[in-house]
Amino acid sequence: MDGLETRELRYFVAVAEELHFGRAAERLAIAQPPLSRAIQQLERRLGVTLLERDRRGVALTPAGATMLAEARLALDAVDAVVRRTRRAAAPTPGLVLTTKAGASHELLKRLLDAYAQRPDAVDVDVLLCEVGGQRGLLRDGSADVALVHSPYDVLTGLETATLQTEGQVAIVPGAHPLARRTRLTLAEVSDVPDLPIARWPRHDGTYPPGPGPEVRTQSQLAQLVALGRTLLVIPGSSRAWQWPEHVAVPVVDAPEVTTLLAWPAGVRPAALEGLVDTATHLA
Amino acid sequence: MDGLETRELRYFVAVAEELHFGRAAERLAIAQPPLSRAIQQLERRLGVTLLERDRRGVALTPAGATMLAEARLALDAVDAVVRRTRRAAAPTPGLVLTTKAGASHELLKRLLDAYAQRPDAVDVDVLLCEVGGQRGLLRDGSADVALVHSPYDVLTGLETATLQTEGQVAIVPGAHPLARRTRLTLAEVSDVPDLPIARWPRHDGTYPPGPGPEVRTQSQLAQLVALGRTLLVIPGSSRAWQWPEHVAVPVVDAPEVTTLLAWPAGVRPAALEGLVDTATHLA
DNA sequence: CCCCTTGATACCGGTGCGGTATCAGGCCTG
DNA sequence: CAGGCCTGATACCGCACCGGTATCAAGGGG
Repeated sequence: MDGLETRELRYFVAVAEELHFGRAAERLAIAQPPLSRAIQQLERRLGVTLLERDRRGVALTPAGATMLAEARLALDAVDAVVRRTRRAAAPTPGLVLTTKAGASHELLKRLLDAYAQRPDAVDVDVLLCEVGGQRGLLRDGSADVALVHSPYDVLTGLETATLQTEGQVAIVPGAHPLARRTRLTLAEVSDVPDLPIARWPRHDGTYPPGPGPEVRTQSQLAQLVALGRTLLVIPGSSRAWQWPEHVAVPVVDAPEVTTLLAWPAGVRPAALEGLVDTATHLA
Repeated sequence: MDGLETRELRYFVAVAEELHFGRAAERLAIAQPPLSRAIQQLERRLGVTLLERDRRGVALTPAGATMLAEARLALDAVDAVVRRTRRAAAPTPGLVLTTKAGASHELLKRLLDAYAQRPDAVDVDVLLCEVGGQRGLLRDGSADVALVHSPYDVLTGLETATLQTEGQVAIVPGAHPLARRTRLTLAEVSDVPDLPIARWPRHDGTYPPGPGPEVRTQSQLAQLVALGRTLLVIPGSSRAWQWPEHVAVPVVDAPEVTTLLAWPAGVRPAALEGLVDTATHLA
């Protein structure tokens, strides 16, 4: 009765994302007719209409939208089986730690150095990723553990160990009037006409409204900051963001930022215990 | 190159659990030779030895043990796709709440009554389960939300909303000397020769050592308590455990027990918001 | 020593997946 | 209004692969 195959899930996800059988089939490198048939079989087996075949296109039903979200999770879980099993089979299993490019290197270096002193230490590969990409890498088994920042990163579903908590600073061009201040408030930095705060895409890919430039990657943002075109509020320890021609001014009422080690709830590699233990005992 | 099918995962889990190709094949309702071949193909595709075929039996390699744990999670995720999709397609989607049999009915009733008053309320089915069974039901999509007790239940990977916090009481036969006490300590109840505390199985199915009787279900325990053969420390509100011929004595230094609403991190049904909202605003 | 039990190998047949060819309906365009 | 063409659905076919039966190879025990 039940027992879907991952092939069916992959096919459905392709159609649900493309909302077009032809393009989905192309993406899957199969012909369109077998794909149509497979989706029909899937709907028949579930007893659920997943797609509304309107003239000129395909739309998701509410059940289809649920299935899309769940299917993505399940496919990630299947990928994780392969990745984690392969990793566990390596001669020296090691750990993969992922972090945003541009996060505080010093803290990470201190953690890794301290961990390397342990007798049970294993190799730790560091995998840099885009902003917010850590969750996905943990979920599909590409990484074992991540360095994340609360409240910037979403922590749901992850177990965590706190590394440090710190205030935030505003990064201002040295020539700007604000650079002479010794302290700032969020209200002051949120409304600087000639230095609007950059806007990041939301989860659905759209941008919130506002005057600031739209950015998608750390390097885009770095360029704008270096050009003196935008204002940045970041944890005080993010030295990678601080150039000689800029000034870091504490923002006294910005929320504290906590740097944490995070890993998926559930099964965890044995070697992770040592790293977490090191993290919790880091001065 | 990669892209496992759930069939392969099911086959591997069967063999890894039975540690015997013949029995695993029987469980899967197929013959033994295709199963041997499928596992060999799996190992070849992964490039990993999962099983050590010793004469007289099969043993898991470390990579195989990792794969078993990950495969169970992945298969649960695939089951969850089916269950949640079917549930989302129902005419009136509703919610499934799971709780241990014997937990405080009153609180749950108050919660459900308050929720039913909301204009956006949907039907809530209550699914009773064994001790600790809530996690599995949430993971494989059989339930949307669970009533759990911290620190009794493991909460990793779940999002939660606190319902209430309370002290614990010891349930003692009325004729027992301890029944005349107005308060007790953990030290006092942990070593009562004629009323040893019952032992629950650990996650691997074995029992911790100790003098108390071994129990596996709530009803076994209930019988022992009713017979006056064991002593019980439970949250004060668990009225289902309190008979006229027993006395509830507060245990002053027992850890506080928090009753929480818990649901899997990740996608959640729209209707869940209302229930969580009701829970957080419950007096 | 023989037999039984273990998992692996050999071979064969049927199911079902994926391919090509084609159809059915709606929208544009000329 | 007719003809393209775009959509997804249907028809049919071949082959890969899954699963079945029969058998083998290797130990361990009575």
